[in-house]
Amino acid sequence: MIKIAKQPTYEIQNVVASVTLNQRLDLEKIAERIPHAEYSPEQFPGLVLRLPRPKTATLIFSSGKMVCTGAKSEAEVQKAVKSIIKLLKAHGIDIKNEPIIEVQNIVASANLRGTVDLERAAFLLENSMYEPEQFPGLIYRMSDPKVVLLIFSSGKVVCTGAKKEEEVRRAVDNIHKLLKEQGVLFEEP
Amino acid sequence: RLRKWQVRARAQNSMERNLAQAVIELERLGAQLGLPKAVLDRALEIYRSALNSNLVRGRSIESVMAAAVYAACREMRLPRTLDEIALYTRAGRKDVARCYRLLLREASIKVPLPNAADFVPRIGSLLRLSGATIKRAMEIIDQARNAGLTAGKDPAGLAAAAIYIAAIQNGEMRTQKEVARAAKVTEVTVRNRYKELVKRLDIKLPITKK
DNA sequence: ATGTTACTTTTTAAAGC
DNA sequence: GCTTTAAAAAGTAACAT
Repeated sequence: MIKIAKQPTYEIQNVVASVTLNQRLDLEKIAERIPHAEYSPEQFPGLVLRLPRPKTATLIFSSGKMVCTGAKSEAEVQKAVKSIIKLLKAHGIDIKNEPIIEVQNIVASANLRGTVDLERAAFLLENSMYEPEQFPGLIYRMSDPKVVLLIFSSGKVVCTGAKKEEEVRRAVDNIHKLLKEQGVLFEEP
Repeated sequence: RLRKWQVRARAQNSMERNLAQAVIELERLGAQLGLPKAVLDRALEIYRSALNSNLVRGRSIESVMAAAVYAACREMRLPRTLDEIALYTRAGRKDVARCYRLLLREASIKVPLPNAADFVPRIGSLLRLSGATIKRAMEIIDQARNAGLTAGKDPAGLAAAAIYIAAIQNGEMRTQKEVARAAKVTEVTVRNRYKELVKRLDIKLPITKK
């Protein structure tokens, strides 16, 4: 029988990107013209615009910079930003420059397909923190790629801090290899 | 050269003033939590190292000292939760927790993993349970750990469930509500842990239905 | 006793306090 | 440092039914 090594699986859950329009924006005017826009300057300087598809929330600042959150991929970020700009234009807000989009953070969930001995992992892994009194997952700070992983005894993992999908893939492969090497991952698919 | 001496003297004075205030804070916390002197001494040592590492700058003396006290309790395996300590602090649990993580990372304080068994004696005495029941609860916790049922769970909740089961088995039954209150967790947590332990450890309970 | 909602942890940008 | 936004993980909590 051929042994097929069970590779960990992962799924991107959230992509956060910063957007630069290079022009000032009148948030008051946007808030007046777009009814579902949320704007409370005393609470937060950004105006919040939520899109149903792709399901995202974008923070818009008077400097013309924005932060788009909630997208499941870089392509969704692009779609969301295009939609936002189209929406603004449709309400009479002039946008002249092309948006400069930069992915700032990618959050992914992964499955190592096995159970993890968190207690032993906490002792063996140097940059880890495990405080079950506070949070059920072990927090592991990986240096390459520079991401933070939340590891649960179920073998489920959350990877955050990556700027490219490639980093997520490497981080998940690295932690899978590392936990196996340390003998704290018990694979059982 | 005089300038250098002045700077050093000023730094020394501010550190002494900070430490004096910290000791007052430590005594207050120690009295309210009823902590033994050994723990307070250790907490002061931890606070001193944090001060020497400039970790107190920009943070309240109160929060850092509360974090030092929590770290000392953990080191000496005293069953004090972070919430319990934060209760007597003006800063919230969140702030104390942040200072605690800072101590672990920047002051290289090493703290043993929390053990549910450490909570058993205190909860047991609050419920006035016998030594045999306390011993039985610790056995249950040991079995649970060996069966891999403790990962990620709140040690206080596990201790509460083990005590609940041990008390029933030794004919000293306490209600889930009483155990939950003594362990400072909710009834739901005691119930969830208890159900899991009974099921996964094949624990036989005397006919205690209803 | 169960169900719902909500909070704990982590990451990241934005402008201003 | 804080404020706001999204998202996952598993555990605990608060309040409703």
